[in-house]
Amino acid sequence: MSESSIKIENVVASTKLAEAFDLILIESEFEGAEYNKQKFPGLVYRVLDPKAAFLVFTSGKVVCTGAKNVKDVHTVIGNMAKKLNGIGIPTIENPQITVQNIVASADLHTILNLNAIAIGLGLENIEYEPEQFPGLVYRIDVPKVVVLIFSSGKLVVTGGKSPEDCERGVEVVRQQLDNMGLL
Amino acid sequence: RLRKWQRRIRVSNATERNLAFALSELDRMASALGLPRTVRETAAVVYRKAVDKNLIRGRSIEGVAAAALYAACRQCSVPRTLDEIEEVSRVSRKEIGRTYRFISRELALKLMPTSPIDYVPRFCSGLNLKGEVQSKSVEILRQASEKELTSGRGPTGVAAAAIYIASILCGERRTQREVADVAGVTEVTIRNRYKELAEELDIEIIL
DNA sequence: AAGTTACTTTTGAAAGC
DNA sequence: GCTTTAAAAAGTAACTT
Repeated sequence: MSESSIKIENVVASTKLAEAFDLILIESEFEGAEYNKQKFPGLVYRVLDPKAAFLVFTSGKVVCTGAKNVKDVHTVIGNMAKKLNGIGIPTIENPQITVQNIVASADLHTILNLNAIAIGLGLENIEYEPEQFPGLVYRIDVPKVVVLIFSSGKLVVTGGKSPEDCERGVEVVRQQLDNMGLL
Repeated sequence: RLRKWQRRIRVSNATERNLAFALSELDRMASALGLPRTVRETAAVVYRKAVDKNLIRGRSIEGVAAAALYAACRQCSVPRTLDEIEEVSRVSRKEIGRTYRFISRELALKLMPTSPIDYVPRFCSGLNLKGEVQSKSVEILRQASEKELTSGRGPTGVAAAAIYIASILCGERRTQREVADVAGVTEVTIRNRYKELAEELDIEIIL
């Protein structure tokens, strides 16, 4: 029934690949790596395998952003570890990878009246400031996600730790709007 | 403890000094914008509530004062845009907006977004447009709302477009430039909005 | 001095300006 | 291009207890 048809747009994950990293060494060995300590404490490295961007820190911790799904996150981090090994930097064997955030989009395929939705969902539960941003911001407790609702019926879900969180978030919105007769 | 006593006096002095500064800031900004006393008093109430809830932490007094004034204008149905508040304040529009959303949430102000209709009287008088044009503008805005042409759009842009159309329909034409200036939007925005309104509401505009 | 808050960077979608 | 949402990482800054 609810083939939520959400599209995952971005997955952010963190992990620890070593006890410490020499970012200056990595910057000189990795093509395209950017490292400006005074600008940001992390080294920025982009890959195109599955597309992703890394933030590498001296502590050995790594942040991976831009992956299109959870599987790619593991693939791309595995590749990263191999590349580090390739330039003589050892890495932790089975790194614990934590998905920190998933951004997804969805479409309700209906034009929406955001003023009516604001009242229906309760002004205390939403943020809608068309002077500042065209989307209505709806924070859901379970699952703990934030949904941006647009008058076009398009949605953006973020804050979820799993694709299921995002899907459930969309369903909560669809259900509530339907119950209020706003769909 | 004499020490504790002195500390309390010191803290109390700082609190009072900060409150006095905030209230003078509110007065200064309200005067610059020519806002009535009721709005200033409403802003002062909002600011005091923010202080009582310790919402000033991590924020500047000027920022909270500007946000309180912005909120008060909306509560009193005489909205000023963030750009107008920014002009008389010492903080950026971005900070005012962010602070407004924060105190609005924490104080549960529960304000609906500004209605384009609330801008009509002020914008029309700024353009020397008579009551007939105002009425026509409001009529257009009501229809626009019913046809879902206002969701997600900036209230000032929609109001400006409605006034632009109404001024033409009433034979009191104002140029896009004139309307754009009093509404604080660009001519491009007026053009985009009025074309959409005219088309969807079947209004013939003869230039 | 410790704690809070916010900002720096990266990623992606939405739609208006 | 900007605006909004979330999240981690390590660092700086400006505050308050």
